[in-house]
Order: sequence, then structure tokens, then C-alpha cells
Amino acid sequence: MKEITSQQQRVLDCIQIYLKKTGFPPTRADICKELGFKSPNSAETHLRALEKKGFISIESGASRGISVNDQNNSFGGDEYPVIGLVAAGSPTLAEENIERTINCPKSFFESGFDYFLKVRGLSMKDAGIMEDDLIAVKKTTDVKNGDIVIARLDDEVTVKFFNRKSSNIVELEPANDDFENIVINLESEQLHIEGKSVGLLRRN
Amino acid sequence: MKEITSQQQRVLDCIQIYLKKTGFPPTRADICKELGFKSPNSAETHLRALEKKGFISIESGASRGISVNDQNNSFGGDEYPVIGLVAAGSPTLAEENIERTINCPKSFFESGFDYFLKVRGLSMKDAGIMEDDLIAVKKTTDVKNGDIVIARLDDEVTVKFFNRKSSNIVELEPANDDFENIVINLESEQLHIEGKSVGLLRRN
DNA sequence: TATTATACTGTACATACATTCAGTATTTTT
DNA sequence: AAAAATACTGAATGTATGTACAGTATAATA
Repeated sequence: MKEITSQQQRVLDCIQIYLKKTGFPPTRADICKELGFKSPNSAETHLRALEKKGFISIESGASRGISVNDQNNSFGGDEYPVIGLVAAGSPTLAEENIERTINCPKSFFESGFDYFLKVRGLSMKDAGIMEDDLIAVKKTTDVKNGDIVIARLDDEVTVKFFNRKSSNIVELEPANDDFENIVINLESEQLHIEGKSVGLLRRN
Repeated sequence: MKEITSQQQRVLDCIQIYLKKTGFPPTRADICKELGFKSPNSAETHLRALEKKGFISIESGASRGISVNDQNNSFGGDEYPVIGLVAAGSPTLAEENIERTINCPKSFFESGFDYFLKVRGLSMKDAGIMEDDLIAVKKTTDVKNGDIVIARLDDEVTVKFFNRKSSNIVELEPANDDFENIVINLESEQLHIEGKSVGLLRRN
């Protein structure tokens, strides 16, 4: 996504506001009226620039055929998959693991996220994570000490606090006195970080 | 909202699917193509029927000027207020108590809800409710034993488990050993139930 | 310094589209 | 039994709209 100019941003905003207000995209003339341009070609060239930079798509020939590509707009939502805590090491986003989807805005959790993970067990209960809670997971391997991570050890997926003790030693710490820390020596054991928790959703 | 026929439902579905796929509404011709009609007037009459019944609005003269009126569609959300746990007995939804709003679908929590309440303290930590969590609150006085309720005692608002012991005695139970049960005699004390928790939202 | 991108006005035109009119037929409501 | 709503085909029309072409001017790149 290339850089946007201030005028192009105005046009993009105009499209979004028009969409929210009317439910359908504006024409070139609508944009002109809204932003004070006197020629439809002013809107046209801005639209083509926005298209070239990837912010919008234009359906050729179709009237009002503008769609906003931008993800991080708060208008409208998206379907996010809900995945069970599968023991088997199958790729988590495989279709057979998707229980259902939830519609929510992309910007719902701060750093963006990729899917919901349904929690089994109470190993993180002192961190306020209960059975059947849905953790908003962002797929990343960039985790810091203290982060709540989704980790795969052999064939088991688990949610724990991440704590790197040294370059080779990582501890996965539960938030429940009934459970023990898991100490992993990266030289002899495989640890795969699926992602980290960026939020939580509970429905009674 | 009058009753919809099965054919009109097909047209309405067609509009929604087209909208989701392309980002803008279909033309009469698009609908015909999608549903196998051979005359644009077939789509036109259905659209007018849907408009008359209140399911859609049509902007006269505008191409693709169709917008879906229906609220309970999962496209797009609403703004819900976030309210702090105010100690003062001021009406909770008063403007000065609204910290900000969150955009999320109406159907996000099962029974529908009215606002988010930002939690202070750890009195419900064993129920997985931590400081700064947002409780989705449904305004109601119809609460059952075991429900997590938002209650006002004198001038203090609190979140606790609800437990009616007898017709006159209600216990508000925290989920934390460091806190004591609150026993209320309804004959001598005022208890106001603001609502109950129907869900929880946490953002790291 | 030449070129490309940005930022416009203004005119023109083919076509994409909404919309009306004329029919036919079935079902539902009054 | 008449009227109104539903459910279409088919043709026709005016205009709403995308888009190309011709200019002008300034800022950013190569």
C-alpha cells in the first residue's frame, strides 16, 4: 500500500462517508459536489490514483462501481473463524477445525487479529481466562515475556504466559496453582508459537 | 414490517450477497442475471414491493441506488457506550459517564445488550472478570440466582453474583476470597438492580 | 533538465441503468 | 365476483454516469 496524498485521503473519506450515509458508493459527480470540484474528471483521476495505490477497486463500466479495499475501516465487519483447542497438530486454520464464525469489526482488538480460539480447561483462570472463553489470536512469532501465547508442543496446543529464561530455555507458565510450569529446552524440544492473545470475548 | 414472500426474500438475499461480494448494490439487470429473470421489470416490481414493505430504500433516479433498511443484518454495527463504574448514584447512561463508544454488531451478545461497563477492582476475579474488563450489560431487573448482576446499593455500583435467599433477603456474592458477601434486607435497605452481565470483552 | 505524478477545468459521447408502458397469468384479499 | 397483489416477458426511452480527450499549472523524481 503506497503513500496516500491529503487530497486522495479526502476523496477516500468522502467515499466512506457517502457509503455509510446512503448504503451505496458515490458517482464522480457526487464526489465533485461533496468536495467542491467542478469537473467530473477531477474525481476520476483521484479514483484512478486510489485504485493504482490499492486503496479502492473500480469495476470498469459499472456505475458507482467503487469498493473500498481498506481493511482497517470501522464500517462493516468481517467473519472471523472460531477454532477449538485441537490437540492434534493439524494446521489450526484448517476448515475442519472451524466451529463457526463471528462477525465483528476488524479493528475490534488493538493490533488486529486473525481468529478466535475457544479455551478448554482452567489453566489460565487466574489471568481471567475461563473455559469456553474466546481468545482473539494474532498470528505472530514476535512475542515478549509476559505475553499470553498460543504454543504448540509436539501435538498439543496450549495457552500460557511466555517467559524466555535464556537463549535456549523458555518457560510456559499457567495462571493456576494446580498446574505446573512447562520448561522447554529449545535444543532438544520443538516449540512452535502460533500467535499471541490480543483480547478476549465471553458470551454468557 | 409486513410479511415478505419467498420470491421477495430471494431478491433481498440476492441484494445482500451482491453487496457483500462487490461492495455496491446490484442493478435490475444484475438481479435478473442472478435469479434467472428475463425482464428487468421483474426485478423492478420486486424492488418496489420490498420498498413498500420497508425492507429496502430506493433512491429515485440513482443507479444502484438500493440500500437495505433491515437493522438485524450482520453487516455493519452500532455504537455502544462504555461506562465507568461510577460510585455516585448518577444515572449510569448520563453523558458525563460515557468514556467512549465501541462499534460492534447488535447481535454480538446473545440476548442483546445496552452498554459496556468498565470493571474496577478484582472482586469478581474467580469468575474471570479482571480490572478494566468490559462487561456487556443488559438493562433488566429480571435476574435469577447465579446471574452476575450490576447492582446499586445506596450510592455505590457493584458487580456481584445474585443470590436471593428468601423473599426479603438477597446476598450479593463476590468471586474472590478476599471479599465478603453482602447481605441485604430488602425491608430496611434499598437495592437497585441496573442489569445483568451477558458477556465480557477484554482488550490487551 | 526531462519526466512523471498531482491537481485541477471543461466539453463531449457512448452506454449503463432506471423507469414506464403494454401484456399475460395466477393467487389472495375484499 | 371484483379488485388487488404477485409474478412474470418484452420493448422502448430518457438520463445518469463512466470515461476519453484537450488543456493549464505546480510539485516531485529521475
